[in-house]
Amino acid sequence: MTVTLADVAARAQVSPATVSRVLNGNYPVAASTRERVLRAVDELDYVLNGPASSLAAATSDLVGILVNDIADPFFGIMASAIQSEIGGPGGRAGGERLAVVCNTGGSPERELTYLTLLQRQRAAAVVLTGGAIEDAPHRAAMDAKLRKLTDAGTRVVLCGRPPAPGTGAIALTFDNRGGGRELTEHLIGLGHRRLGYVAGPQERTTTRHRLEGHRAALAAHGIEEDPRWTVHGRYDRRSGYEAALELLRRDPALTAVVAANDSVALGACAALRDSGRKIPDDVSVAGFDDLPFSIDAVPALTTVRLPLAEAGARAGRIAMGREEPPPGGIASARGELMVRGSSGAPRA
Amino acid sequence: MTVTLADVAARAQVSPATVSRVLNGNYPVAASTRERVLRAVDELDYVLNGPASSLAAATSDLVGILVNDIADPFFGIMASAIQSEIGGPGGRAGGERLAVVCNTGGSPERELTYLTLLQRQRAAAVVLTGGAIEDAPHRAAMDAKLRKLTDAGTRVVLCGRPPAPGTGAIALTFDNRGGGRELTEHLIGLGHRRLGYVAGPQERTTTRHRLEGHRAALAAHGIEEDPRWTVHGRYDRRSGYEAALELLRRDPALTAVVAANDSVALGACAALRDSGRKIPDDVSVAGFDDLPFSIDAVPALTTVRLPLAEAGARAGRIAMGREEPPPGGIASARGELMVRGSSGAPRA
DNA sequence: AGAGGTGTAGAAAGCGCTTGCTGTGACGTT
DNA sequence: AACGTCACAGCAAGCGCTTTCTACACCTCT
Repeated sequence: MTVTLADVAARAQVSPATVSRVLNGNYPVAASTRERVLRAVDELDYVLNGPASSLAAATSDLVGILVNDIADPFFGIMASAIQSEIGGPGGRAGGERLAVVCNTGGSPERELTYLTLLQRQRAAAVVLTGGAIEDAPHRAAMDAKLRKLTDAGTRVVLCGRPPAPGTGAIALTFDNRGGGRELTEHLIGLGHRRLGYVAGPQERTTTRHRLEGHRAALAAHGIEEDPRWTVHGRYDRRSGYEAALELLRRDPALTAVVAANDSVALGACAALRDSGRKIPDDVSVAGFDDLPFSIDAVPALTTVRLPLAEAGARAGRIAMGREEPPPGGIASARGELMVRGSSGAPRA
Repeated sequence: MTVTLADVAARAQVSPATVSRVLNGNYPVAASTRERVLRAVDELDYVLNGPASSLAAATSDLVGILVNDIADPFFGIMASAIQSEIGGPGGRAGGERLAVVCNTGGSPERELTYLTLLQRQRAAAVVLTGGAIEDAPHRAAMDAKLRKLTDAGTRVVLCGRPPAPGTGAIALTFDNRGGGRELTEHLIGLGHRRLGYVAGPQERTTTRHRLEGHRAALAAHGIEEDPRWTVHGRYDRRSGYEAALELLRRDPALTAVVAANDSVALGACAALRDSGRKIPDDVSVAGFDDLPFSIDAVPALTTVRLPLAEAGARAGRIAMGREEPPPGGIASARGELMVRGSSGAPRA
């Protein structure tokens, strides 16, 4: 039925061991023999049995990439960068590794289950991207799992995610707090004093950090925050639209709306426009991430650019052991404030 | 070192066979025994060895999803929909399958290599998304590979990709030609007679089909096409920007620009704005796909909506054998013209 | 010419799991 | 009382590969 190593060996008149060695190329094989084997492989159209190979060698070439939402370019960009460094077929890395991205959809259970599945497959490395979930039991479960993975020799890298001390995972985080603060300070600097904030889902680290930065900026400038000025929602456009409307309902005098990310900001812009406000004349808007489409909004979105691709690439290299992990296993990347047309001085 | 089935068996005072059966749950095991085994599994923190299991059972729970560009929401949305039906952990499907997305980056070699890798892993199913590459040798190689996969019992589904006759693959295609034609007819209906076209990469089926639709519309209305009106580029914003500029250079009198997809269209809009043209007063612009951000452009983009999520979900179900393939193994989904602010009558 | 390399190939022992087949008591049947 | 019948558990044979150890030429020195 299916062609096995033994078949190839028979055809090439050598032992299975030799065929295996030719295929793995880590043992001297005479050129003539190699050629004969290769020909047999070709003629029989042999395809290595992955599971058998992984079992015998006790290793696998799988590398897992966990993302919260694969339809969101935020993750897509990171995943793409990671994968290009992992090698994948044709990547710059030599060995052919199967880089696979797993979509958790932001669900804690799925996150855990995917990790188990990768553990089952004896994955060579795992990269977790984006914000973590703040629930304590879940976090403990995750940490335990990560610990087990690293103990088993799987390299674990957190990309754009806070460190997980004691798990052995390398963390490349983004300074969401700093970025959030800088962004809001920019708005305050323009003269805004009544700023609404459309936050992401409650239980995410990213959400919390960005919000903390925002509040730190307010506090630093002696602006007392009104609880009505914060609305939580999802990280999507729709949610931004609704939240902005809600914000306006609560306080029609807001002069600026800061959003949890760019998609949310665009939704907020739409809501503002639909309610007859001009951006930035009536209300300024700011996003976060600087995804490619943000510059095409009209006016273009003021936002914080995160080095998504750079961090992803680095995470990929570290996962492959081709780059030294940062000292202490933790590195933090700063965001860069991108001031564009969506923010301006409030109306006098 | 690592805990094996045998360890669990020893601890639970049963044979390895019994443990395996408890874990796979497809053979009668007394409740008391089962419980004992489960407890042992828990206590020892046992994790099944995936490769060993796949080898022995000669099956695997891997499902591959190939995408051209994971950073592009076009693929992200489809992948997300596919994956949610595949199950992945916690998905609606019962069995836990590892749905993995592989990013080919549009490279023919990578595409092939990923397929080989999936073949090695004895993947349960493979879903290929998006346009195919038109190069004849590559196509032959792909078809041969797909044939081998289906022969080996792997279910192969093409999602948003033209059929591959004789390979045994199920195809869920998009009517790019029809959509392209409808879009251009809309523009012609508004009175446009000089229409530029920013096409995608030459060798893609998607590119060709959309362009054919465009040309069919022109021909149907007796508009003779000027070769200067078509520029090829990549499927990204940047490319759209440059191409639009080039188009304008070649013929400053164009009154409409049709783009290969929404990202390209947004780039074109930016170019038009930067060159001092108003949309749609001076030039109308149209995109394709209706990705979420298209509605946020100002003016909102006229485009063709493709049922990305629906097709993905269906592809996922078919891949899992939970839905009957369409008759003949081929189904085509139509796009829906979305008329928005970016298209209007040309200036008198 | 014999000792010691060196380069290459094979034999065989697993890797950890699944599963067909074979017990083996407990129970129901005639 | 003797005999199927069940429900459940174990034995053991692989699944297809990797890798250690061994074997054998064939050289190269001395």
